Amino acid sequence: MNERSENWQSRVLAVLRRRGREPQSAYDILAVLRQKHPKIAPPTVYRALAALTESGKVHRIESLNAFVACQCRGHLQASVLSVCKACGIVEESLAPDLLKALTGFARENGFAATRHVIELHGVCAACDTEVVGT
Amino acid sequence: MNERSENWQSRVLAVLRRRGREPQSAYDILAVLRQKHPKIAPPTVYRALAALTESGKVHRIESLNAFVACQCRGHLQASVLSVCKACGIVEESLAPDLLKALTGFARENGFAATRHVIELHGVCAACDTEVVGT
DNA sequence: TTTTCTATGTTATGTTATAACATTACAGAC
DNA sequence: GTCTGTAATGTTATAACATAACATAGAAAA
Repeated sequence: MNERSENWQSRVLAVLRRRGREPQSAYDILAVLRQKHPKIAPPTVYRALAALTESGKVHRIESLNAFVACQCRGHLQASVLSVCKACGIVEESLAPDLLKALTGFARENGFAATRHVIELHGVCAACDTEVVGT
Repeated sequence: MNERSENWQSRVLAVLRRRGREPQSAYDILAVLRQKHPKIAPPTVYRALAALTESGKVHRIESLNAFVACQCRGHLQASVLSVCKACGIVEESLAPDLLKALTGFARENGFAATRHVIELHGVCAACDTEVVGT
């Protein structure tokens, strides 16, 4: 018996959505899925993640080797991912102007960009006020 | 006997400089160093890389899990790293205005950025003309 | 001299990711 | 119906990347 009829993409997406903005590694997801599907192997998860990333429903955070569900249910435009080093949460924001500026900047050097990785590490609003309030 | 008097940072840096703008993984570097120092282990390389990255002499490319020597011999400002998917070469460019804009943008959402990861994937000038010329 | 500090050595293992090939389910041709 | 092509998934194994934890050695401070 195999789980052919199951849709791994939607299962993986569901796991990520449940976790909200807290990034999950592929193996975190694997562990969750194994509760119900003990035999699932890494490639299955990676394949689902690749497809979801491709379609913009999930973002990969390169500097964490982890994944978050897109907060706005999927878009193909690159977003700015802000990682709070206090709480670990990832904030996703669209900045089309910045993106354009960045692409244009590269273009000046003759570089034709097709994929943008923009990740910030710092402290989010919530954690910042917490510290200030202390 | 150990290599106490040797400076691993400078050895690692030398390897990266020899490779120019072609990114090297930590294990690539390890392999090179092992030609002369067969007993060197991964932590040694990673420690050197951490220090070099810290001081801006080397940049880590998060989306490749690889490293390049800084083309301008070290700076602490974040740079834009453009990765050519045809030839693999990484172009490094400083864009203080963009950096400021990005930081300001995040600031509007209450996010205080302390580290910037900006990586572009695409085709460099050289490879682009090659294709066009073909 | 003894202590203390830091870089490095060493071992082992943890974590992330993919290659390579087998199998299955389904669609369409015949 | 069964054959055949295909794309998704299963399965095994391993590659590739990274660090924890503790040992040791040498330099500098006390």
